[in-house]
Amino acid sequence: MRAASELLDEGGPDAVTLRAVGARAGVSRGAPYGHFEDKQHLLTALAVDAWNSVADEVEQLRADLDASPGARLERGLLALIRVGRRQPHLYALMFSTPVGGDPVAAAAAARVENEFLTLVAAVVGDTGARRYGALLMSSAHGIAGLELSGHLAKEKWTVDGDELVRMLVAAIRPADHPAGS
Amino acid sequence: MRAASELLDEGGPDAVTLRAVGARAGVSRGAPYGHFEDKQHLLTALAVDAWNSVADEVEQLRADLDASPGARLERGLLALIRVGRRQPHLYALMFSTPVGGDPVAAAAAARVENEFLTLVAAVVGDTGARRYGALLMSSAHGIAGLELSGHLAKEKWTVDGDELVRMLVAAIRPADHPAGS
DNA sequence: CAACTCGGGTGACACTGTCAACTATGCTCG
DNA sequence: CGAGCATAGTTGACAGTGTCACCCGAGTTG
Repeated sequence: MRAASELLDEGGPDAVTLRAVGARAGVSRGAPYGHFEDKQHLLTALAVDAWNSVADEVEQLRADLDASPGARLERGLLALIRVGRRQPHLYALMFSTPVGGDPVAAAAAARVENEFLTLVAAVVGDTGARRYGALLMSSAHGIAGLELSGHLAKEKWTVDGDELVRMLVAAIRPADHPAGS
Repeated sequence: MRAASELLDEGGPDAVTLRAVGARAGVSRGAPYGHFEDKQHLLTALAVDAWNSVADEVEQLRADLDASPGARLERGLLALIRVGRRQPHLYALMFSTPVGGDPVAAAAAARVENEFLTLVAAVVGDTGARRYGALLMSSAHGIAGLELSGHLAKEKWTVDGDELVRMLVAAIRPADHPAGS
């Protein structure tokens, strides 16, 4: 399975063929069917690992009380975006797998969401945490997506992903936001 | 090519097989090679159409001076998101085609970006338009993406995509006259 | 009528995911 | 020790896939 993950990062989704996975693991192409019901299930397993990895990272970051809540939130969002930068195909896989399908995948994704929620709550308080959490996750996901599809050229927008994250966190910070709508 | 677009909406990306495209058009599966160099090029043509369609919509919307600048911006963002809702696979195609590859695809995408820029400039002024434009497009794209991957459940976040867009536009609006309508 | 173009059909090639049948390997228990 | 068994892996087949070289027939032009 790690074999598949490596292939994803190196050659793109098309490189994740059962023959290639098998070759990387030193077995034949039918071998994965002993461990995974389906190719889709194999890919889902990769996505679950990725979700859990992000959750671990954010969880660890949440415990670091040296940084301000705003800085922790900023770094948490960047942790997600960094997956998109370093392993674009794996990132695409995380969100291409429909979360309704596999409950274990849904649980892994929910871990990340909850971690983010506590990070956001530390900045805006409990009442608005969910609203702003949704906003921040959406925006971070959009930043990652636009970056990896090449639509976020700095020459065009005068900003890059990191600065957008800073703008977001600054806009959320409780100085000026009203108790809305 | 319209055949391929229909297939995309009906049966997902896996339904866009050259045989199915040919059958829908009344020809055999090799026929598209007379018109498209590649299957990828065929899909890119679909994406270009979609980009232009969104650009047309936003352009027309920009000319409607009955609505306030904020409302126009809101509707523009929703126009993009609506593609994700109504034709999820087509939407995925728009952003899966790397924009660097085909210059005509890049031009179509740039049309949308520029339309959005003028919409944003009407709200925040020319100086910050690019910064906030990037932020809004990223967020809208993220909202669409999270919606179509099922990660934006209202029970979880207490908000849906439409309300997130409202929050975004409200946050961007200049704070000079907060109660203004 | 001849030549030339050109969209489309045909058949082959290498490849894919999938699965049933079979084999080898090692573990456990009498 | 040997019999039984579970498990991982191989093999070969099947239906489809994108792709391409090759061929055909209808239209147009001279």
